[in-house]
Amino acid sequence: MTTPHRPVDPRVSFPQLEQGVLERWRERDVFRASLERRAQAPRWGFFEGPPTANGRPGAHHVLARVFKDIFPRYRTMRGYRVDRRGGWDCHGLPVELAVERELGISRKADIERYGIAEFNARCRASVLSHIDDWTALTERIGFWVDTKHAYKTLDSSYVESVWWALKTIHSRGLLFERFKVVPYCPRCGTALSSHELGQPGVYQDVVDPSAYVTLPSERGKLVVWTTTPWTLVSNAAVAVDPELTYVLTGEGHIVAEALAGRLFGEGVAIAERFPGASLVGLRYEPPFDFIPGAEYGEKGHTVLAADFVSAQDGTGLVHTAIAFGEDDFRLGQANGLEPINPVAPDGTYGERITPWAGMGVKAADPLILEDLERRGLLLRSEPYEHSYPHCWRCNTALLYYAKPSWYIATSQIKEQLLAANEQVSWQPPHVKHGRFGNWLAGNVDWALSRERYWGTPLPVWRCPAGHLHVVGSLAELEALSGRLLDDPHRPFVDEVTFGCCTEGCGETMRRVPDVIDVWFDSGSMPFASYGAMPSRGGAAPARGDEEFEAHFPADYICEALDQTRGWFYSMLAVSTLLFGESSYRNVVCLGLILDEQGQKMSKSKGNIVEPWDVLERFGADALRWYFFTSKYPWDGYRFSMEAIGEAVRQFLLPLWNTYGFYVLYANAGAVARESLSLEGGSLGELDRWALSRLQATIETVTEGLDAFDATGSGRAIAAFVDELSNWYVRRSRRRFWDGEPAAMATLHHILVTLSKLLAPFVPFIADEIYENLSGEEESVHLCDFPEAEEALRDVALEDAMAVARETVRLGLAARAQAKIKLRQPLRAAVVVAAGAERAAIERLAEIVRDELNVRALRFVSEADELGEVEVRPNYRTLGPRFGAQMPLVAAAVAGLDAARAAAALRAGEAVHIDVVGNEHALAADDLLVSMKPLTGYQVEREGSHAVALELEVDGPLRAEGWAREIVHAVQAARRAAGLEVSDRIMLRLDGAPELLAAAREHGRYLAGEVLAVAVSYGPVADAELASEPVTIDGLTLRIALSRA
RNA sequence: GGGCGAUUAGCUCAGUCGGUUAGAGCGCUUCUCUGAUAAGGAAGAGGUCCCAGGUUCGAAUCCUGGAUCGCCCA
Repeated sequence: MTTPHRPVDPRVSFPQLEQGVLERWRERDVFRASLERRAQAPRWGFFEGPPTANGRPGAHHVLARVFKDIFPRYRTMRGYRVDRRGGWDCHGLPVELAVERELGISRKADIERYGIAEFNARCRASVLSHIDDWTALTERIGFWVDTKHAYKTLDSSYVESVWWALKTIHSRGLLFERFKVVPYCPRCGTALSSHELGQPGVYQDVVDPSAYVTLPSERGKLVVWTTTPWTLVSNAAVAVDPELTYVLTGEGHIVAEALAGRLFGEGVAIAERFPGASLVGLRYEPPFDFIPGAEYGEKGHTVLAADFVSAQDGTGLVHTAIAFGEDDFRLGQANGLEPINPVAPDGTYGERITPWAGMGVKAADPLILEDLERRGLLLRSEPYEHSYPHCWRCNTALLYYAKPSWYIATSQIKEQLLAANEQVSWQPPHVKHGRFGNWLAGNVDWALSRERYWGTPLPVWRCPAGHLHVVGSLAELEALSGRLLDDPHRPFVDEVTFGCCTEGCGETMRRVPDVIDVWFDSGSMPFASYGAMPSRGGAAPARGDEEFEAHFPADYICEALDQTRGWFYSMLAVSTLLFGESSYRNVVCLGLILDEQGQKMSKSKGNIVEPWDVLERFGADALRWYFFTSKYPWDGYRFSMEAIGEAVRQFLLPLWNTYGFYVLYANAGAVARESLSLEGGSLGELDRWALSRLQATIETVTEGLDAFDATGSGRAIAAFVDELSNWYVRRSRRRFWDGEPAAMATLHHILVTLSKLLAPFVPFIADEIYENLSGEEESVHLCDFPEAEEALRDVALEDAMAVARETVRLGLAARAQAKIKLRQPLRAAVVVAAGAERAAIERLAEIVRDELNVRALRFVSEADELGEVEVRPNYRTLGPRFGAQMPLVAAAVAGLDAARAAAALRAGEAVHIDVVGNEHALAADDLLVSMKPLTGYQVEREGSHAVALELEVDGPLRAEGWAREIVHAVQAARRAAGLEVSDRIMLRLDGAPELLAAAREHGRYLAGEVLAVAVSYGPVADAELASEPVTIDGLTLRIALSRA
């Protein structure tokens, strides 16, 4: 007979094993088979948020990818078709920056000198060069996603879909150009969108010089405060709150009354008090005269009324530079002031600012302060620490500029965005109405355009007369211009011109040279990944409708929490703009991965843990298990090698050993796989218990995974594996040695079922176990997910076993206290328990007896030789009933005759107590009855039951204990001699007569335990394998054995 | 300055509907078991449940305020 299973190596290398499994998946093309099997099944949709593949993937990417994997695997096993298509985000500044570094250039002028065509060609090559790193890691961690047919945001068809989207949005009047103050990166030469400001690390605490500057006027010296002294050169006005009270100090300074004390000391002399309104229209001398007031407009260099002035900090008078602030710009518009910007696009002063022309504005801050000081206008200057935005990629401090920029009017569809979000289920739930909901509620228009090179070109053409045309496809562009582009990127698209589409206008239309925000690219993936122009969008004819409709919306997406303002938003915004609903139904937000010190991992800090190191040392399953079960993923991780090692020790090895144990005995007994059956009524209590626990576990895991809770589900499996290994298998060992079919069938069934439960979590080990134990399918990943079988569930048995295990625990504790080894049998354990507990222990008495190594169990349930009854109030039932009288009730219960009360309750009668003169009846539920042990016994108790041991050891018990010690010593000798577990031996014993007598007395037991075909007594011969002599209770024993 | 979240043993984390002795794992000490185990079991040490108020018969849990940390926004 051949052995049914491959032998299992107890010293397995998981990384090596995983390579073998990967090989098998490749050979059998298991991923594809898993999809084909569900080809006709109902769909369950998943969208992969495309990573930017311009760098090597880190541990945080692995986190996202394993969470992107587990639920689609699970749903596939649950019978759904889960198409999983990978994607790559190809455009954008990160890619441009990498190429800039490669070329050793850093400015837009450099790029244009180098040539946009060549520059973009390098961008394309750069982004493609990293995809191999990603696909290798993706495969190694077991993330099943189709990378062969991955979508790329640079594909012509993708770009066309995005054009279609923008044309559709424009046709609804939601795409427009507007002058607006935007955060602007002078190094990159472009504005940043609000969600780019949402990238991690953008806001940094910096110290800037703050300045209190005096501006002379007829009424006195206006004192203004600013943290951006460089903007003072273009001061256009001063803003005040008309309703706030202002004062003129004895020294002629004008400030808000509320702030005068803070600025000049509490005792400052006040010459005059007046409302802000009285200052409005006042003309003052500007801090610098580079730009005359008239150039701004009629109200240049006058005091204006504003609604944003606060008396919280500063002076209550706000320096206003129209071009450099959101509030400033609005105020300027309201008062007819021009946004004159004396700063060049590269962040340096222009020619008009004579002394500092060509100098970076921030660098000029101290020079400006010096100049003011010299002219006696600087009242005070002090360092001011605040959080200030920086460019998310190049880390340059951003400037706020008024610039023309293209927008999508998302604020006009805010209500729809909020409504769409209501249909989305978030994990963790607080994100929905918290961080994300708040963000939506404060929605501002989407700043779409970027004055850059490598990106989806903005499909807007304009003629000198200002007429616009938005192009929705390459075909449309060809129809207009006669040119068919095979690459829609810059600079080729820039060269395409055509006659103005407006009737009667003879001008030529040229493309607005901007590219668009990459987040619009990735937010368009639900349709653009198919090159689709869905008919749902309205205006354009349907293209790719079928693919789009089949996959929209996704049931599940998953990214890190920092995507709330990134992809989560762009996905919601784009699909709400076009289709009026969210493109996803469920989201899981992942937290950040911190290093051991609790620091965030980031490229700039250089503390990234290299995932390959983890994979080579512990394997993908260990890493996956750690991510799934160590904590809820949105709380973030403290990542370390030790933590992963713990996942191996705590879970993977016990699992593996349980599996190895089964295979060892299945092979030893050569159990035929077909003969394994749970039918026939031969199952013992333990078998039925383990099977019942398994059903409960299946239920918990299924509920958890349905609710996107991998953590709770994984932990439930871990708890079950622990019970299986440390109770079921341990208690059943002898039955496995004997090859008992019921035990074999039970463990086999459990392990195969476990492999299916574990398949979404640890796909490698699960498949290895499945393949070796069942192999019915080519892979566990082709199986259906297990369903709990009610017939195998026995809750009463589970409860009974819990009580029995507790009893054993108490008994073992009692033994440890008495310092009597477990091998020494004792006559009896006396168990104090009543009611259901007693019934449970009696039901499982054999197990308890055997675990405790006692001949008999005796029960006491009343106040007799062991314990005394104790009654305590049950606050859970009595609390609501008595409320504030509860302390009196507790006192009354304490005053009861416990024995009589317990007896009454046992007899089904009520117990009566007196509370301030009123009698109340207490039922069995209202009192907790427990046994209180008498002193002088070796008793361990907890809660309502206790276990005592009879400690007296007589001759026969002593002999039996010795026999067990001898067996133990012989087993050690067998192992030392390197025998197989099934080898039979010839055994010879010599030594203390008492020990030999015990061995003789228990000769059959001894021979049976150690597989001796013959046992002889007397001096050990040279030819035999002899071990070192051992000592038992101070007596010597010599053991000699040889293979029979 | 505003929003969201967190804070429980040396470390990593549980803690259900508010119920009176707050748990697990790791680590440490002592003991123990072993025909699978790198494992298992028992005991011990280790707690201001961040702080202060409040609600309640009763608060780690609910409310208010504060502290610290993280993330996000301005």
